[in-house]
Formats: sequence, structure tokens, C-alpha cells
Amino acid sequence: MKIDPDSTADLSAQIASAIRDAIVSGKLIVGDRLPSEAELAEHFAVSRPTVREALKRLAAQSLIRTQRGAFGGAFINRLSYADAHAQQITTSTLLLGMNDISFDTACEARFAMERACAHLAAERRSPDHLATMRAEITRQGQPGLTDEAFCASDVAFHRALVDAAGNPVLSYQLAGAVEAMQPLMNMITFSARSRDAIIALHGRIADAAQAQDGALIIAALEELERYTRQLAQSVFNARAARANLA
Amino acid sequence: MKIDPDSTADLSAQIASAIRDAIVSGKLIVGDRLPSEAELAEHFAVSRPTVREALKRLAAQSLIRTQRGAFGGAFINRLSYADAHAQQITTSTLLLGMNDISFDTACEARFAMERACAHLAAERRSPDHLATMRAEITRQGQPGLTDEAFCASDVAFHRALVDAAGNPVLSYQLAGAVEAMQPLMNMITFSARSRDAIIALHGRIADAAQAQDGALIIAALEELERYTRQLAQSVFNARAARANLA
DNA sequence: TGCCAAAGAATTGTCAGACTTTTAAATGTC
DNA sequence: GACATTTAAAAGTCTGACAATTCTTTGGCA
Repeated sequence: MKIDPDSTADLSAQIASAIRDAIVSGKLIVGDRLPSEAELAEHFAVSRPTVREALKRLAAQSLIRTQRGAFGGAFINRLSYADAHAQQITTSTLLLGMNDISFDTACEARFAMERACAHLAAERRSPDHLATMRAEITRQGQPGLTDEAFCASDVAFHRALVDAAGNPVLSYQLAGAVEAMQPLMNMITFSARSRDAIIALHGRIADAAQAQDGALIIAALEELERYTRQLAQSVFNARAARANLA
Repeated sequence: MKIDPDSTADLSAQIASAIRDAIVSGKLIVGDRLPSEAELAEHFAVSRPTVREALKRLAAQSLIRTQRGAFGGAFINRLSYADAHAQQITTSTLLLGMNDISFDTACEARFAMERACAHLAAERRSPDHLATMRAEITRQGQPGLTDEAFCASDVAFHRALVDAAGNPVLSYQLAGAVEAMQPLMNMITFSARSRDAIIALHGRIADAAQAQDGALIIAALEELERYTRQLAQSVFNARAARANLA
């Protein structure tokens, strides 16, 4: 592990890169312990605070974890689904929030990916997944539910559908797409009528999953996408009209 | 922005969290300048190195960028597609590399997602996308190409297909799925015969895209998935047999 | 002998203070 | 008004120190 002496970048960034490369390339493997901060400082010919900044960068990406005490130190982390998941959601949320992505673009991407799970979900769904979906549908019909709670339940429903595909990689990838949409969905006001329409479509999806009919799931998802985009359109139009009047 | 005085976590982690929350929740918006390190240190009642470690954590996630000099400081970054992309690929690659994901699982997820782009790609593909696909097909047929170069060209081909869907969110999400597979694909030895088969399927995909026929793209992708998984199977079987003999 | 408690050592976490480098604004000069 | 110089603010880095944590070892006791 070497660093380029005439790079203009921060030393801590260079050191973090060097270690990250060693991890990604497999030179350092899960469970390995890095040298102590003092040894790393000596190796890279920098001070300990600089090494520490580099390690914090890696810790922020869940690449390493540190442990205090004798025989503690920095250890290469096994990147868990949960960690990857969390990072994925943070990144997707920020990307959608900061880049003026249109609701349509995000919606299109999300439903396109979700439809990709339909056939696998139909084939592999367990009673557990079906039960979760039914439970969320029930929750969505309860009176007095806030829009936020309705959205959260919607996300839970769709996550159950995705998880039903029984492919953890797919679940992880989809998590970002589905959950990152939530802030955008939260901007929508759901009337009683629109909630009923969405709940009915959810019911069709659950029925189709129960019947293990992938094509039906896709059909319902397509209708849900159409309806969601139309709903968002009318909400945004109404808002724009109000803004013009004021 | 406050930190919990009786948390057991690192101060730098707590401070990073506090600032990250402010960004995600929108209290800090793109372009905003954080207070100087000295001011942050005073605000959180910690030392400057501790603040710096927190800022490095955020910088590792591309949430902020720092600038030296007068009127420099830490600024909230607009998370670009390129940054999100890079993070997505790193995370996915590590997840696949560290968690004993079977080739089949990763392959299934990847092709399921890619098929999700097919109809949009058929509809929106530009001459540019078609040209890229054709160029990569030509490259793949060149004699003397290493397996790594063949894989890289394969990735480029599929990226062109995904980009043809004309949805940046989809491209970003798919990047992880497609590119993270590359290390796994690199474990395969591609014989001349298998290369020819893959190239033929790529040709069918390009033809279907040109004809704007989404169903044909999907059919070719399904065949490609089948073939890829079968190829991997036989390579792994052969390897296992050799291992048993030795 | 066997077990428990205390000492010791290694290592990260945090702090204080100083110095260097970079950068942009303010100032001065022609 | 345009260009060079000064200046100040801020990040980047270093040194040295101490605190907190945790495993190992050692010592004492029954």
C-alpha cells in the first residue's frame, strides 16, 4: 500500500483510497485487522490525526469498524445487507431530493424495477409475505390515518412484494428505489377516494401473488403507476393554480 | 443541531449524524456553507480534530466538499449522478464480494432489473445508443481479446442498453447491478464458442432495439441469462472436478 | 489446584496548541 | 481602471499529551 507523494489531494483521502483499494481488490479480507493507527502513521509517514481522518472516511462507508482497548483496532467489516441497504437509501434519497428529478422520472424507474420482481414474487411468495401484504392493506383502510402513515404502509406493502421474490440482491437494489420515493410521495395529499383506489389495486396485487400469477401482478402494477402519476399530476396542477392566484 | 451527551458512540460519529440529518431533512440545502471547523468545535463543545473527523465522514459520502482559503469551508454538495453512481458500484461490489452470494442469485437479480429497462429502451433508444452497442459487439469479436477486456466490453454494451431507456434514475440504479457483477463474470473463462454465442445474442438485442421491439429485447435477455448461468455452472463444475482430482 | 481480583499493556478517543498552505478579498500603486 | 501586494480567514497537518477501554497476565486466596 503506497500513496502518491505528488498528488494534490488530501493526505487522508489518499490514505483512505489506498486502504479501500486493498479491500476491494481482496488484499485485505473480512475480519483482517489493520495495523494500529501509530503503525499506519509511520508506514505512510504522516501523523496519527491524518491516519484517523482516513479511517473515519472508511468507517463512514461501513468498510471498517474500530474497537478500543488492547488487541482492538480497525477491522475489515463484512458489509451486511442492512448496512448496504441503509447506504443505498440515503444515497438515493439525497439524489432524488437534490437534483430536481421529476416525479414522473422517479416513478417510472421505481415501477419499472418493481415489475421486474413480479414473476419471481409470484413464483416464490410465502404465506408470510402474503400475510404482510394483507396486513398493510388493512392498515391502509383504517380511518384517521395520516398521509405519512399511509405512505409508510404503502412502502411496507411494496417491500413485502419485493422481498417475496426471494432474492436478497434484488431486495437490496429495490430498497433504494422504493424507499427513496417516500419523500416525494409524502408531498401528495391522499383523498379518501384516491386511497380507496390504491387499496383496491393493492388488493389485486395481493390476489395475483396468492394465485401466483405474475402477469396479473404486472398488470396491476402498471395500473398503479398510471394512477400514481395521474394523482401527482393533479395535485401539482392544483398547487400551481393556487400559486398563480396568490 | 444537538448531540446526545449520554450516547456511547464516538463524538465524531454523533456530530456527523447531526449534520447529516440536517442535510437529509432539508435544514441545510445545497450550496450552504457550514460554520468553520473552529466554530463547529465551539458549538458542539469538542475539539477541532473531532469536528474534522466528523466532516471527513460526510466527505466520504460526498455530502460535503471542503475548500481551503479565505471564505472557504465545508459546503453542502449536490450529490451528482456520477458520485451516487460510484458509491452504488462500490457498495454493490463489496456486498457481492463479501457475502458469498451465489452467481445464480446475482445473475438473476441483474437480468431481472435489466429486463425492466427493455420496453423503455426500445421506445427511446437514440442512434447514439445503437452505435455504442454495435461498436461494443465489434470489439467483442476481435481476436486476442482477454477475458477481462471481453467482460468490460460486455458491461459497456449493457450500460448502453440501460442508458437507452432515457431515465437517469434507472441508469443509476442499474449501474450497481450491472457493474458489480463484473468481478463475478471475470471468474469465468470465455471460450471462443461461448463468446460467439454471447455476441450473437448481443446482436439480437441490438437488432431488437433498432426495431424498437421491447418484447424481442426481453426474449434475447432471457436467453442470455440462461446461457450465462449455464456457462458459469459448467465452469464451476469443471473447477470442482479438478479440485477433487488434486 | 482452581478461581477471582487487581495490575499492566495496547489501542482507540479526545484534547490543546501550533504551524503551514491555500485562497479570496481588500488595499495600494501606477 | 488595471494590476500587483498585502492581509486575513480557513482548511490541512503535526506534536504531544491524557483519558477511556479492553484484553492479558499476574498475584493472592481458598
